[in-house]
Amino acid sequence: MSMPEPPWGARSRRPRAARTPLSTERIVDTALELIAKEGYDAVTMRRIAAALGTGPSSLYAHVASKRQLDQMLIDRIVEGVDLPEPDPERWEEQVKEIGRVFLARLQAYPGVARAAIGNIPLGLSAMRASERLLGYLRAGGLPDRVVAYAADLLPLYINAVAFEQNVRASATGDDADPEDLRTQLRDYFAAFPSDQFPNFVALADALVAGDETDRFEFGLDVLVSGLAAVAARET
Amino acid sequence: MSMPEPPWGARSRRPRAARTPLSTERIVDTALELIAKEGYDAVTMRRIAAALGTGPSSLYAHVASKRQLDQMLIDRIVEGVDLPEPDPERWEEQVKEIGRVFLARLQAYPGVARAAIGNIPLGLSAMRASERLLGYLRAGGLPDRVVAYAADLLPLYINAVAFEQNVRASATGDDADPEDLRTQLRDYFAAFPSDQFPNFVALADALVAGDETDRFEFGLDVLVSGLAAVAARET
DNA sequence: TCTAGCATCGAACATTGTTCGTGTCAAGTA
DNA sequence: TACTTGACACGAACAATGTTCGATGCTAGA
Repeated sequence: MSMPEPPWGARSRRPRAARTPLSTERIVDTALELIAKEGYDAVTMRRIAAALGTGPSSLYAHVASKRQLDQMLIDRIVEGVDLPEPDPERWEEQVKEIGRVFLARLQAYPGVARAAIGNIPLGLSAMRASERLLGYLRAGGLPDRVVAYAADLLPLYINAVAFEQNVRASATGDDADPEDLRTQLRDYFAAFPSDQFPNFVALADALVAGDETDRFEFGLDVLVSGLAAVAARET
Repeated sequence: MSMPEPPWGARSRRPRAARTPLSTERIVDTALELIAKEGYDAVTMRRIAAALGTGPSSLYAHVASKRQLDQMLIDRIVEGVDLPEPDPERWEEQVKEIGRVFLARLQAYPGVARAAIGNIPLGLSAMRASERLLGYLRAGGLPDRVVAYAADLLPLYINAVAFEQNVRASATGDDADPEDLRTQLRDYFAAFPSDQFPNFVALADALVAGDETDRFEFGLDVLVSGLAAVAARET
């Protein structure tokens, strides 16, 4: 319980808050800070506004909606990555490397991946990154059709991995020991009736082996190798 | 505007509503009906309850939370798929086929994919499907490590595609002509300054070619070919 | 100094998931 | 048959979300 603010008191309090004027930039910055510190779910319009010392309605003068804000967050996240020139000799490694860079960015701001999935990124920074990806793929001598589809497929994979990692992390909570979960899951699999689930039982160990990075690298490897194979078959 | 129900009338009306008692089954059924008809976003606890002729609180006697309900939806969706015995000669086609089957199921209930991503499916139906997938991959002679990682990678891809398609569909609205969007996007790409974005300009046509099915099939092809290549390299 | 424009803000609205205490019905028992 | 018991169902309410509306105050120009 708290007394309502007396009107004459509120009068004198107001000017202090918004000394530096609001702007889209400042809103995006604050949102990203909050995401990095407390995760995406903690980032509500009220929370952003509070961090800026104002109320939620003030944000809507600079941002149309939360969806639009999400889009701006995505574009800001990929801003400033500088990617090397395409090198035809190393296209496979370069494709993998761009994947690693973007996953790292998405991991730094957990939850943004959810907004990234499914939205074709048309912001300037994102387009520059896509342009580079196209460059790497073309340098590899892949046919146009393969390049075009791959430019869709690779970001989809990266976003999905980031999203999955985020969901899994917030579902298990921060208190769980990953090693415990692993043995727990392996025992769960191994305990299945082996007449109905022979493969689960036989592979129980392999299924829980490897950490997130291993699995991500495996996926990158499969994708790049697959692109090479499909391209070779197509020409 | 509607008058509030008079209490004496409500008394006699009540028994009619819950003639057949509530149950987890009925809740899941109703939720899936609603999703198929109006999409995932329309499915709120209140909406489900209303469709069952009761209030939202009644659901919580049978369902712990909405998250848990989502999990049950996923398991129900994959229920009843019967998948053929593994055939070593056709493992690649069988892996692709299981992917198509699951994508179709996820498409029939738009929005459920979002709940499926990131959650290891431990329900009975889902486990049976995973067991089959493991069977196909082992029949292909892939090493255990590859089989185990692939069993993670393939569902991730399928869920991601379903999720992406869903987001894209609900973002553009149902009124948009996909052909219009395509030419619009192509012109957008083609209009970029070709000194900074040479690849976008050169590939503008290829980038917007192909429908959802083409792209999904391409991804399947890349993944399966990649698995074969990685496996061949590993042994 | 006065005025006009505009960013800002407090309060409110409609929805969401979820909880609490009460009411109601049906089966089991003396 | 009368009574108790226990589980289920329900209405109302709570906290939190994104978003909108008018009025309020500051600041720049005449």
